[in-house]
Amino acid sequence: MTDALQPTAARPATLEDVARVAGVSRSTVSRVVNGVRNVDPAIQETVRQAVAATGYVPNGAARALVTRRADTVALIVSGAGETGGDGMLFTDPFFGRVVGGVLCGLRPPGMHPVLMLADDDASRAQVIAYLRRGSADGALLVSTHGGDPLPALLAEAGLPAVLFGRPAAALPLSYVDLANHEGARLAADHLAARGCRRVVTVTGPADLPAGQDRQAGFREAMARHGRPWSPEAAGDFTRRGGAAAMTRLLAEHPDLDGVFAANDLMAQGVLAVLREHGRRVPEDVAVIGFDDSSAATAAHPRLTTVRQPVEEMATRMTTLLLDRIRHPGAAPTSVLFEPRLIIRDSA
Amino acid sequence: MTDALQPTAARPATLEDVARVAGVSRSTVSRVVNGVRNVDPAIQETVRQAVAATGYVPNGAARALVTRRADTVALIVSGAGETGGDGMLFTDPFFGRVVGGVLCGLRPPGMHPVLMLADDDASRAQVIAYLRRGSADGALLVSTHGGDPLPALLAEAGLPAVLFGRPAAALPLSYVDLANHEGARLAADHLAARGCRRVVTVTGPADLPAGQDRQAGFREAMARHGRPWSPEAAGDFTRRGGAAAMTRLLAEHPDLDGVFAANDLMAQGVLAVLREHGRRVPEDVAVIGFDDSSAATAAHPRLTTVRQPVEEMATRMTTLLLDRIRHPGAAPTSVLFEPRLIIRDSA
DNA sequence: CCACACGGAGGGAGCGCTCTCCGGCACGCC
DNA sequence: GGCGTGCCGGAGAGCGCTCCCTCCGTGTGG
Repeated sequence: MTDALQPTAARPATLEDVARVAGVSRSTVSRVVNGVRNVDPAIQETVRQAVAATGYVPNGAARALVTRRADTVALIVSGAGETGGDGMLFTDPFFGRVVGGVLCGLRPPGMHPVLMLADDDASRAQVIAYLRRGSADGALLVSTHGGDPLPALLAEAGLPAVLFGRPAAALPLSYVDLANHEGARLAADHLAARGCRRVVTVTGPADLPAGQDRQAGFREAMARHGRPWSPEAAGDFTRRGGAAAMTRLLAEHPDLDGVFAANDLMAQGVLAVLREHGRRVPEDVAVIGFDDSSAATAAHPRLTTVRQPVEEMATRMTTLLLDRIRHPGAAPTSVLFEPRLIIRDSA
Repeated sequence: MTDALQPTAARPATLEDVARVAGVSRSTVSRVVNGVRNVDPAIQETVRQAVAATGYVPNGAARALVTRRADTVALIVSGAGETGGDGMLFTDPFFGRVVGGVLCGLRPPGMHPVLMLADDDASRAQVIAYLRRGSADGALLVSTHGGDPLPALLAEAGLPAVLFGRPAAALPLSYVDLANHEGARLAADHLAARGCRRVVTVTGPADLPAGQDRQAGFREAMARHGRPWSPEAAGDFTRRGGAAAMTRLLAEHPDLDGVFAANDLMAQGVLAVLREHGRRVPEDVAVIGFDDSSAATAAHPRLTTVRQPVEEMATRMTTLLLDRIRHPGAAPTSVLFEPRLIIRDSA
């Protein structure tokens, strides 16, 4: 074996090496490797053997440099300020579902997501720089905060980006979202149909569009049932926040007979508080959650909830982004998914 | 403003552009941007202004090409075969914690993880190719299966890699792990101290070292307490698997008074089955989980469990990998973390 | 006063790849 | 039979950056 056939581990084989072994030019090897234009089948075979013999793998950086494509997208989880420990954040089953959906959408084109957290100005600047330097071709953004400045920064920099959830401010950015309004209506109608008369709501963060829409939709639907007003307490989409809100509501309205929680995690907290106070669910109090995450089936009783097809939405988000990367000029798109009521044991 | 000062969005500023604006050479700008060697402070200032004026951001691919560093690591979740929907996988709070810890460890050096799934030969080959082509400098691997061939592939290719959990087969690879044996002992001792006489175990996957070690450790500790044998049923680290195992155990051993589940998710399943059968926890049956994940506090009653400092372990995993990338010659290291028993309500 | 050393800036050679352009060859048509 | 027309392979010019080397200017010691 010659040196050309057996490159040292220190220096990986290059196109040139393969070309030398195959007795053709660099261009021809490139054409075979990338499958472009016609190459004589015999030569193709020779090249393939040379590739195998040298253990050639194209260098990503060199290719990226000339194609101006990183074949990577950024998956950004963005809040504003203290997350109080990153672990916490990713413990929410919601993110797991987003990741699963994104991976699924990125698999066909052979791309991969790089995970980034943007929770302060420094990390936001880092995210923007990462994209501008071409290390990722575009961004998938999940905001956990309404006041998040990142969507605006992304739009301003003209970077391809797709959001999970409508941005708080109008922005020329594509997004996927759930018809949250409609989802809340489903919950309200179900509670009304069960005959609940004293319903309370544990809302999401007030500045997050998803939270607002669920709250507004619920109010509106209740109004349609002749209840102009029902008590509300703000949660923060965590189990603990849901429990705290429920404790307050129960103290002020001990006669409540129905609860709508703006997500499943908070509904779990609600369930725990109700149990502590000796209320039976669903006999004494009916509880409806939102998301249909794994928390819904893990809860006891299993949660009746409004299903949000997160995986599907995340997958769609990636195809939207891929389109946008391919056609940078195109106008932003939005895709709205329809919620569905999943009836289990809690209401 | 000249064209040089106002590059079109189509063509981002390059070092050359900045150099022209600043009236210096490309080399000088590079030195200033990278902060190497002495550069005259006045020139430094001029260059900084030119960088700001042109909105220059160094091109990642070009830099990676010459430095042979991607400043990226792969975070690989690897199993063997059907995951039955990727969403499922990432719903396990364990992964969320790993991700949080990794992000935390990668933040100081300004690196980011790219997420990859390796669940069949094709995706495994893809992972190896990704690393060999230099798109990531090393790999962080979480195996969900003992028979996973990826660790061996990584070792064989001589790629920098660190595992979460001891590999099933001896391999020259660094890893972090928990003293699982010791953790299981903690659980056994606690159960014995409570006076449980008829204890059963819901084990993890038989081919995963973590599962084996917990099982072996538990057996050994029980033997020390004079119980040579206790019934076992195999689970798969999921809630559903835990419930199924518990159902079998309860049918065969209706008089059981203690359960050790090899992770919290399975313990949740155990709790649900116990509740369905009218057993009170901890009065009739004591239950101990493993991990101290978010599932432990979400469960009702809250789980007594063996804490595994996953975030800390994941962070350590990244520093181990970074070391390895910097010193490719160094021998593999392993770091073992000590478990702690967290006593809550279930035992 | 000159030789030498040293600090600091510029020049240039790549890193490994893609892609355009060009040349050569074989074939078909007039 | 000559010339146009494809088709396929090769040559070469970069992509934007780093880093080595050179070179120049200044300060110092002999």
